[in-house]
This record gives sequence, C-alpha cells and structure tokens, in this order.
Amino acid sequence: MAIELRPAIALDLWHEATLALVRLEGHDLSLRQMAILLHVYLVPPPHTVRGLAATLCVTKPVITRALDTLGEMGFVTRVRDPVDGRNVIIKRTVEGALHAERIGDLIVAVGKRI
Amino acid sequence: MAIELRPAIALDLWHEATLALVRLEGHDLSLRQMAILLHVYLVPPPHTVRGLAATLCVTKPVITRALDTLGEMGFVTRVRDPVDGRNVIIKRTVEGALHAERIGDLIVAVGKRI
DNA sequence: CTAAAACGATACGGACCCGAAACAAGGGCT
DNA sequence: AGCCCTTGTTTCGGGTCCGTATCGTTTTAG
Repeated sequence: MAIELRPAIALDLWHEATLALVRLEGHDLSLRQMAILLHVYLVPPPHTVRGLAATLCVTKPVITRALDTLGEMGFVTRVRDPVDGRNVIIKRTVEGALHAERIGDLIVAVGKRI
Repeated sequence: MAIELRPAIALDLWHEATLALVRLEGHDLSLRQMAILLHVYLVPPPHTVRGLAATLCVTKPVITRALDTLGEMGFVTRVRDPVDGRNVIIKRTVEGALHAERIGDLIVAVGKRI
C-alpha cells in the first residue's frame, strides 16, 4: 500500500497543500493543532492528554491548551474516564470528523491538480 | 502526472507528515513560514514581498516578519532590486535549499511507510 | 489509613505574531 | 521640479502560545 513519491513531486504536493490550507483558514489551525486533530480521528481510541503529549513530543500543557482551542471550535470533546478518574478521554465530534474529511478532500484535490 | 490518492490514504499521509514535522522541529516553522519557504524554492524567481502576500492572501507585514525569521535561520536573503529600487528580491540560500530538500525527503519517507 | 505517585489543569513571565495605520524611500508623469 | 502612486518596513495595541512550576483530584502502595 506504500505510496511511491519522487522527491520533487512530494515537495510540490506539500507546497500546494500548505498553500491551500493557509489561504483557506487563515490561521485557524496551527501545525500542532492539526496534528492533534488528525491523530484523534485517524488512530483508534482511546486518546488521553498524556498519550498525545508523548506522541507529539510536547509537554502536557500544550495538549491541554490545544484541546481548549479545538473544543471551542467544536472539533473535540473531553470526558472523564469512568474507570480511572484521573484520565480524560478525548472524544470525536461530527464537526471534527467533517473538518478532517475536508482536509483529506483538499489534499486529494491538490494531488489531482499536479 | 497527476497523483491518485484515495481520501483515506491522503489523510494518513498528511497526518504522519504533520506528526513528523511537529516532532522534528518543535515550533521552528509555522504553516505560513513553511508555505513561504517552499514557494520561494519551488516557483521560478523573482519573488517579491508583494507577490508572496498576494499568493498567500495575507498582508505585507506578515511576509516581512516571516522573512525576518527565515532570514535569521539562514533560509533566505533579501536584496534590493537594482532596476526598481522599490522592490525587494527574495534570494535562495544553500541552507534553505537543504531544508526544503529535507522536508521533501521526510514526506517521501512517510509515503513509503504507509 | 496515610503517604507517595499519576494525571490533568492552571498561574505566571516571556516570546512571538497579528492587522491597521503611519512611515520612509523610489519611480513615473506632467 | 512637484505631485502622486507603489513598495517594503516599522510602530502600536492586542491576542495567542510557550515551558516551568504549582495545584487539585484520584489512584495505588505500604
């Protein structure tokens, strides 16, 4: 299932996709926030603050604040873990799924245009 | 030359690439800065502040500040246009070319691993 | 039952970036 | 020369995000 990309094509793809995202959303999502969003929606749950911090190699407050922002946008929800009250489970939302899908479509469109 | 990407694969690719970039550089390059860097290195010169502002749909000060940052990192240089002293030509550097190439390699590596 | 550890959220000081407006410098035209 | 337009930079007030350290809650170990 590996994708064969020659370096020049890969860079072009990334270039156009980045450009499209910057134009589309201004500054709505930073690189980190996008990484968190996609990780939550593409990797099987459950997702915790600690786990996200580990996979992104950042500190926990970064994740907390990013989740605050993503929560305000309606892209994720936080629920306390019923079996271990210390954990917080990050839940997906319809809005967030739509946004992730939108990003995927954008990349597909860019790929077609190259 | 079009790349055929199914949405799920495209999202996975973008997800892994974003994750790798976040892990690699922490917060060195924002989405806008990366868009500027790639644009300068992938589109034939000359590049001006005004032109970049138009292609990114942002204001000129944004470009000026981003070029300040990219300049401090050694990724671009600014030279006044000899024929029209109002323009500033953005020049490439060896360091910047290496960094762009590094990003390309990273995406290729991610594509192979999926 | 008490002490230590784990997890997430918050306080704080500092750094960065934003957009609008004002500013300097260059060029074109009469 | 004088005026006006273009180009890029800087200033200003405001907002966001960072990392470290600390706090509150919950769980686990002794």
